[in-house]
Amino acid sequence: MTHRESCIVSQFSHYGELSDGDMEILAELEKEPLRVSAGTTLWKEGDETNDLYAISQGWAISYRDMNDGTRQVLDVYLPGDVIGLADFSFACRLANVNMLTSGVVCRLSMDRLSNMFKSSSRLGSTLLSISARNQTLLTERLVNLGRRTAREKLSHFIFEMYVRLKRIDRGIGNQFELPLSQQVLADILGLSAVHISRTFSDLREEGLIYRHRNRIELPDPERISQVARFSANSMSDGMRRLYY
Amino acid sequence: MTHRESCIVSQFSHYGELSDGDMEILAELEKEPLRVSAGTTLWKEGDETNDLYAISQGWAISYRDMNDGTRQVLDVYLPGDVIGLADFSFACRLANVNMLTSGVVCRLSMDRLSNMFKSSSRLGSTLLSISARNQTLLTERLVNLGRRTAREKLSHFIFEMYVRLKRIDRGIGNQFELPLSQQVLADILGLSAVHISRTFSDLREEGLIYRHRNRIELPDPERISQVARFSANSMSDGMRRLYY
DNA sequence: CGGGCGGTATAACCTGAGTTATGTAAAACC
DNA sequence: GGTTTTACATAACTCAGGTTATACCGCCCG
Repeated sequence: MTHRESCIVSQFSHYGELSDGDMEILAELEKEPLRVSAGTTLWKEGDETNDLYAISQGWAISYRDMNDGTRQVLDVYLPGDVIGLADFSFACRLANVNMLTSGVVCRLSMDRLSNMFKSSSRLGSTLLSISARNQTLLTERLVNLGRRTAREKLSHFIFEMYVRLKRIDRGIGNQFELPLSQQVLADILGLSAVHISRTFSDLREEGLIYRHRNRIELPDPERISQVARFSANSMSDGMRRLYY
Repeated sequence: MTHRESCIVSQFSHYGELSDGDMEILAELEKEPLRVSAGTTLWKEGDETNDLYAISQGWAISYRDMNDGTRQVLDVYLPGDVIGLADFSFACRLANVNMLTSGVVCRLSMDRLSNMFKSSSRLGSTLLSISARNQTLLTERLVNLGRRTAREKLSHFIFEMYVRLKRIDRGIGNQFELPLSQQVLADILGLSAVHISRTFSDLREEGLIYRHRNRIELPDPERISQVARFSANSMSDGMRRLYY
């Protein structure tokens, strides 16, 4: 596997130029890719924290089980994303992480990660950038949960996915695969699965979002971003850089 | 000002031992403290990102104004907290930051921050730890917004503040100053100010939380953490380390 | 000393989303 | 090919929390 193909390298490159030395270090950190099937648990809440994963193919989610039987999904991971940075300073995991689809992940041990800081300040600050970006995505999600209606929440989330997918694959048109059941969407958005269904029905009738099985079609992306009050529209270049 | 008194040094020390050299660097980064009055805007959404602040005395919040006139508070900052890490990888600010009370802050320029990465890998990884911790606090807030009732949201937040204050001042008993109006609390929790008032009334009648002006009294902290379904109770050591 | 003002309380009414229940259709299993 | 399972749709009913309105209290300021 050459540097060019490495999922970690390509993720890191989003945040600025890397030297050949940096790429070397990254490629070395990355053990051989690991094939995982749908439903695989990468780790559970309470497990010891001793690695990160970079996800090369497939989708994953992190979530917390509530003591009343419900759960809250904290994050959705797409190809290219780094999983587990949030646990960096803790001895054990604070959330579960499951694969939603089959896929390929790369393990990155904590030991070697801290060596990385010693070898290259550039890589260290890139890691901080990635962490800062995660935080900003979370913040967006926070606004979404706090101050929006179900209609806005759902269309905002769908649109976020659309934009994030486009970021890693410029080629997608206004259709894409979204391997999330209505129950998972409910657990992401803090709604009930029933209400997700209702809301999809409404959005379909208005011609905003079509969904068949896991396939999503957005006939008019621009209009959805308005319905969703998507920030990057109305906002600063800073916000734009979050997604593009 | 010696190292011992520096607000940045004490914040960083929470995450592990620092060498004398590290402390030297931190102390140097920190220009003279800046006195700010209540209501001061540290920065606005869209401003250029060229520094961080460490807050040495007083309270601050970051928030985003929604286009429908409401706003969502993203974060509450107490003495010892670092403000602005979330913008690290962006050219401009993604949120407003205001002082809620008068206070003292220390400016830390971005230029010197990146030099810091070069000088000490220890400091770099500490910064990542701080960012990871912020992310985890956000995640808690996300769960709070997504899957809890107003009663739980409010008592959870009050209890979080209690625990965070205790972390920086072991001395506080079960009373403390909380300089947040009911409107601000509403903007934090995604509720209406009216409903915050109602909920406080309920909690008062049950003898869980007393509030007079900005003074909060928790007659039985343990019981509140149960009502609030506070995670660090039922959970892992990892979670505990978030607050203690 | 009186008037304005920001913060808070309480009540009446309304609505968005949860809950429960039932039906259906497509996958998956044997 | 039939049965079981899983995902989704739709309806009826409930309730938490929003909205609007009005009143109170302490405070600053002239």
